[in-house]
Amino acid sequence: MNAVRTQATRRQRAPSKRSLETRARVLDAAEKLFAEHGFDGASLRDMAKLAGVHLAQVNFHGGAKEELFFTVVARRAGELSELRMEALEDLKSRDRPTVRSLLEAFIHPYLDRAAHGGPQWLAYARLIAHVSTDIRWRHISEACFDPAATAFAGEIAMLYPGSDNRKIAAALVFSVSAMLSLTTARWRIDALSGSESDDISMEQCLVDYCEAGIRAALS
Amino acid sequence: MNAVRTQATRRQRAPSKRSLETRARVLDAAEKLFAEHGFDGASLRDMAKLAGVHLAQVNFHGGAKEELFFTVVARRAGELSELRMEALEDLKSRDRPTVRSLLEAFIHPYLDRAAHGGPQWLAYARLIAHVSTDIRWRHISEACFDPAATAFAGEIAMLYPGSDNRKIAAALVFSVSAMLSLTTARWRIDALSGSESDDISMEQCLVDYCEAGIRAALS
DNA sequence: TATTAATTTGAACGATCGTTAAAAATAGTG
DNA sequence: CACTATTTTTAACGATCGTTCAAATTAATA
Repeated sequence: MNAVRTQATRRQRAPSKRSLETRARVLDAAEKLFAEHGFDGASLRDMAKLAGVHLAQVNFHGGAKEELFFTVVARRAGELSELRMEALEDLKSRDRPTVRSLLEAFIHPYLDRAAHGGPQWLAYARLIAHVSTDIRWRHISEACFDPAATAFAGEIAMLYPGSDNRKIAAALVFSVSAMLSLTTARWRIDALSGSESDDISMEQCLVDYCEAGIRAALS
Repeated sequence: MNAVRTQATRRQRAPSKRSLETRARVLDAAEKLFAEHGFDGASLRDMAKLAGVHLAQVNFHGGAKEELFFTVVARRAGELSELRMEALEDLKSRDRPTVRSLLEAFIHPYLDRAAHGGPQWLAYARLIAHVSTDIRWRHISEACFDPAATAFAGEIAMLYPGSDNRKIAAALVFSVSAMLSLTTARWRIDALSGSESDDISMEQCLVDYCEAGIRAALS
């Protein structure tokens, strides 16, 4: 019997505690290696070794490699999306959103988890960058990240009525790319400046940058 | 005898015309497949097939896979860097550079080649995105792209004396990421806006965005 | 506790990978 | 033309890849 159950075969017994643990370990290992080496560069055997399980367990709990990749991305996407939407509802309940407050609601959950959410969240942050860059994972982006992005785009559109939808989408994608670069190209910033940067001032700098960029692109 | 000549063995005869042609075909094929599938996802056998040569020719003309990757990236990097530096010298000879004119000098050669330089340049544009994103190719970035980036960072620093080097570097990396997203995440912009965008207005939008972002980050 | 679904183990499959080596063919040079 | 450096062809190496399957083990449930 396969744990992934691509068919509509219902399970007749609850999964054992040990099974859930090994499944979590497999997904954690996959998350780390997919993030570090990309889809093609990460091998199922290395995942099994890192998780401390046998090779066949990776297929058993994750299905085929592409299924496993989707599962890993989707696992935390829900939580991240909820954090963003909560922050959005929060600021909408207080007063009228601004470009800056919208940006903070979108960016902070991501960068905060990447910086202080532990190594798994940092790995996941890098993983998102892979998904957002590669057109091969377009369907994953559409399923996991576009809903929240569309919501924020709608809020921005309300602040700039009559503005071009394409410009809004472009400015948002530019901002997301800049945000992702903080987890994938931080080494480049440090190399170009010749010194090390700290997380807080970089997030501040990013929001300053994106806020002004969006306002300029839409006016 | 190996064409790559990692040793200091001098060649005693000029390379034949046919040899130069096959070498170019191999590099073109490698460029295309590295750009589409990344380093790990592209196979030497597919390159040989696409180039219409035998497998061993890929190794003969390109050396080991990592050497081939570097060769492919470096081949056009010189030309791109020259275009950028020429544009920079050009505008410095006319009048005092502005953030906007500096951005245009940096961005236009890239986007113009990507849009109108033929399929090979479009592939190369995507390839640069891989290199800039993956820390694995840090040495290639440093060798091929950082010199020009450093020059532009210096020009920006002259416009904002006393500003934090780390902020300049960050704002520049953000801008590069946004620029690269136009070739790697164009599908995402179209998907979010629900319509197709044209190159010219997107470049305009990008420069508007980056200019305001840089000014805001440094003030 | 007895039953059996769920999970783990162990082994192997075929395919593809990057790389290498030795012939065969080509073409530059005296 | 004769010589030989260069390039092309052909074949194979060992390693690793994703995937599958049957037997052995574990543990949820009646």
